[in-house]
Amino acid sequence: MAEETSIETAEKEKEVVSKNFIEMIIDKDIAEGHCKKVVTRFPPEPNGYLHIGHAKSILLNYGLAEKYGGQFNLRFDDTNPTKEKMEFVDSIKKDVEWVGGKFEDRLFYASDYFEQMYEAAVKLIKKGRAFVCDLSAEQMREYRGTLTEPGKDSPYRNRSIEENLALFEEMKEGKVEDGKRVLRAKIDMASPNMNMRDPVIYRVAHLTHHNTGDRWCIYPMYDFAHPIEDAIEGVTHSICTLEFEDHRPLYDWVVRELEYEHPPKQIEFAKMYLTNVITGKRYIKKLVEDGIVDGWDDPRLVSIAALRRRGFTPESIQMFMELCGVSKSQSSVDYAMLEYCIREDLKLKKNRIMAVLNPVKLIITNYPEGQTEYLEAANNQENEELGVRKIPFGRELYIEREDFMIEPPKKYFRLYPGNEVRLMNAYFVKCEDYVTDEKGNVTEIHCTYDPETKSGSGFTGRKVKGTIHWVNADTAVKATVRLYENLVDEEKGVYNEDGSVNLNPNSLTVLENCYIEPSVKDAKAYDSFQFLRNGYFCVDAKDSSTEHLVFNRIVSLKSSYKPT
RNA sequence: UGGGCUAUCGCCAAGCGGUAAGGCACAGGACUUUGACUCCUGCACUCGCUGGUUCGAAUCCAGCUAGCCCAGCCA
Repeated sequence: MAEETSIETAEKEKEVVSKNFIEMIIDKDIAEGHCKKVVTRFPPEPNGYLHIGHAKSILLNYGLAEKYGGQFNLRFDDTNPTKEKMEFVDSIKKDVEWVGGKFEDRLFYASDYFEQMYEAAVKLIKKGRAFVCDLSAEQMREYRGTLTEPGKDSPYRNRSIEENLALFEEMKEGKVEDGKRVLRAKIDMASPNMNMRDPVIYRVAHLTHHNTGDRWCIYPMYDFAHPIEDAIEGVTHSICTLEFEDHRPLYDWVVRELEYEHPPKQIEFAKMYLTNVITGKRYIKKLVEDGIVDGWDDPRLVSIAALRRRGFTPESIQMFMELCGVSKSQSSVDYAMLEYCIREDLKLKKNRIMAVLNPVKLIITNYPEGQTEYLEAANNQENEELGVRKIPFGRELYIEREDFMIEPPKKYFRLYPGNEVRLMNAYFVKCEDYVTDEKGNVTEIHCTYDPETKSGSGFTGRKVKGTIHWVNADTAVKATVRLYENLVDEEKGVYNEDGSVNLNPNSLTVLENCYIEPSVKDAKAYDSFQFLRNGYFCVDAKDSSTEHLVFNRIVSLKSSYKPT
């Protein structure tokens, strides 16, 4: 007894999930007294739809706040009105919430801090750490130098503080044309880090902002704005992706020069890539425009809206991110791992119902004509809590075409002439005959059933090797089912040499003639089921109606049966 | 060839000087009212390479190699 307990304890200890590198940093910061309460944030620019890569950032930031009893903010990084739209603000809010980033009432806009950013800029000018520069964009590029050669100082670098203040004021007052002048931080034109070569921190843009309207005509640049946003919100750990590593010295510079009492800290992690999927905005835009996909939420895409429409659950995405882990090495996760997560999540949660996707008629010749009986079926054999339902059974049924063969290969144990199988939740049925059309296609299968073999009756007289699903012909619900394959041709890789996408011509198969058991009649958008051997399916939120259901296949089941 | 970062199984990923966790994928087998699920079993004498330090190195040091990022008034 005591031994068992110690073994169990040992196993439990072994199962403790190790901390990722960000948690190690946070632990250290807490231990050293640098932070009392962990505050994180997800800071999207409202310039497009969120995809699964963003989900990682959302769940990472949210998870950290959750784990440390801190707080998680959603903040729109809307400092560039040329690219941003209100439409995206709404979709992003919805997606962040759906995927599990609980920001509650902490929804912020960087644009709400414009006044403070302006004051911060004035402070830098007063400290002699920023100057107004009249160089054109092209000139500035020349002065910046290259990756291997240092840049040279702008001729405007040594303007007096008074002149800079006056000039910056003119920019703010709208007296400066777009592109004519900018405010720059005075750092080091010879720095090997390009970001430190007197970066632009404010530019002029006479544009209407979706949040601040026409109140401002100067807008802060990301590198200047972001640390301020973080500091204002009390963000302790500002988590971003690897490409911002070179920006960290500038982030720290801003925070230091502005003398914040509790400086936020930037930490970078590797973006998540999935194998064989398209995430590039311009590629997706083209696919939408060309009508190859039916919008940004086409179920074959990996935008959050698409995953939702396909039938993925927030829980499955959370599990996926948990499984992927967090690191600094650039990686591309196998799509099979995402599929595993959704199967795993749906397995015990969803009803297993009978649906015939590619029907062929089966007639039970010794079953009374016109009779219908109701058989009991478990909704999910592995989860009793899901209860039972009644399924109508009759003389004429539909079964899956692939579940019958005239000449079966070896090890095929479904239906063929002379063979007996179990109809799931019903009776044993033996194939006596079949009818074909002039082309040799099977049109009808004739069977006899054995009343003694009724499901649940405890019959043990003989066994059958195969069990197949079926749907009663009279009461079946007709539906359309969409089967998805990868949008891109995996063999050839995602992109062609000319930059176009390598599409898989078979990425979508539409089956118009499917028969599904009547228990789906009340199904609503996003309801999902397991169609037994066929996989998991979700009621499409766009194309389904009360008259006609359309199902999207979320994921298929793995099969160890390989026909030879 | 300036700077920054990364390198552990087909794919993720632990490991932080004491003799290579785990998951996905894959392959066998058992079980089965669906060939699913579940359950077993197998799957890195080796950690990008080469040297060095050490009783002992994936872990420390040096050199090399490969990949990613940076020259927007984008984020």
